[in-house]
Amino acid sequence: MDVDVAGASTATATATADDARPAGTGRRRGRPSTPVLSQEAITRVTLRLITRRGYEAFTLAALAKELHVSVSALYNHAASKQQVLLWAQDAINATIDTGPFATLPWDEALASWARSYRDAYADVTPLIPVMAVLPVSDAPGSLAMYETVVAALVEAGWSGGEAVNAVVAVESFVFGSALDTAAPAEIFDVSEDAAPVFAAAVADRHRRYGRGAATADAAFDLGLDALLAGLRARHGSGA
Amino acid sequence: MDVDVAGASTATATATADDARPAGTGRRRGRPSTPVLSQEAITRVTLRLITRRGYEAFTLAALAKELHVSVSALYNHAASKQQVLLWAQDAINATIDTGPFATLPWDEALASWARSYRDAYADVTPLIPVMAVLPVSDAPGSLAMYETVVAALVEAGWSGGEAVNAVVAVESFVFGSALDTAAPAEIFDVSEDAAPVFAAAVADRHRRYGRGAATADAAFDLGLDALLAGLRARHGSGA
DNA sequence: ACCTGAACACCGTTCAAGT
DNA sequence: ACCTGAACACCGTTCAAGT
Repeated sequence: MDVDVAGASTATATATADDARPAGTGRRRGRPSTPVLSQEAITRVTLRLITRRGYEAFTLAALAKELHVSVSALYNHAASKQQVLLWAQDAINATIDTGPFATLPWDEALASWARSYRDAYADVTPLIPVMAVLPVSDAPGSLAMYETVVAALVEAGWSGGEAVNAVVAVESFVFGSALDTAAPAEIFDVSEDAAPVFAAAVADRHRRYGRGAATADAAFDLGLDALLAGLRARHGSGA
Repeated sequence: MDVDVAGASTATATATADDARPAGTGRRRGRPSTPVLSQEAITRVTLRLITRRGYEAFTLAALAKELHVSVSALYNHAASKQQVLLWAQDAINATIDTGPFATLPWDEALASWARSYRDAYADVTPLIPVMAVLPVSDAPGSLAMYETVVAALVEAGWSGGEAVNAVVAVESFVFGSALDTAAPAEIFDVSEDAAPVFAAAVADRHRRYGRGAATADAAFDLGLDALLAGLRARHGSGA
């Protein structure tokens, strides 16, 4: 599936080009000759809305408006708002790159996968608690991803059980790090009086690593390197 | 502050013992001679409700009912539902144990802190996305925690900037792992046809580590050990 | 089968009125 | 100052009616 969250590759001059009902087509009563909605159209617009305006602003009313359709029309395709979010999850998971597992040593592939994973979720952080708890059997795209990743670890000599644990551990770090990218830049702006050592450390951090997204990246890099160094110490380098 | 999420230490025969308005006291009109509500009472009941019934069931109507008060009475104390949740966060953070930083080497203390942190949040996973993004300056309890942790790392020779990055990295892993504890036990129940290697690995995982919470613990242990091994490799053992 | 618009129960928030 | 109850705008979901 082509996810195209930002609509970049299909971007046109008019916003309505991506919408379900062609611009200028007035609403009619009764069943249309050709369906206006589809899972694909709903999912595409869902990702666009969440990415651009955030999760709080994502209501079925907003979704229906963007699709030029009534709210109740959505229920002919999706059973609930939750289902719409699950479709969004599967589409996002489909964008995570597992290609490196075919060519790189397991540790480098795992690091590459973790970065791709975090990037995919950083735009849709409010979905993380929904997705972290979702049974993967309901999400075909996710299932294929796990198969690829675990197979590479098992091939490299990991036991199945420990391979799954390693994947869960990396995933936990990825989810938490994606949440961190959503934190405001001033999250650690504290007065020197209240916490002098911490305030000085935060100032030093900004000197070394910059501000905003750059600091979140630095923490992610440090954590990922440490995590993989620890996993390598257990199972040897993948090279 | 005594948080007492489950109400265990003050548990009595009647549920109303913890509530704001004494049992049997009927509602009167106008201002009461002594205030019925307080930030403390609201926070205590909030934590109890979220822990017992989950975040979805936590509405101001449910909170007010448990406090034997009208919904609008809450607005004399809290500016919004969001503020009630922030109070809950600070109370939770106050239960995280930073004591080990005073006596143990930095790596062991960090591991102990991470475990305490994860346990504190595992019961209130739906708050994690709220809290991961919350400026710490608004939460005095959290601020004291960061001061203690960062001071211990700096004392051990870390630069301030890298100490903060390490804390953020561990925190990210903790948040993600706390989310994982909320996942249903069958989250990885997949058919052998769809993903044979993965299905076998999941079965092996259950043989080795058990089911449900035990598997989440095993993944957390593996990840935390690896993360700390990696951090130690950078900065030497704390012993 | 697939759309519309009205209806429903519920949500967070505001506010005048009471003491 | 701190409570109550009515009112408001909004939310997700259901359903009869239309083609």
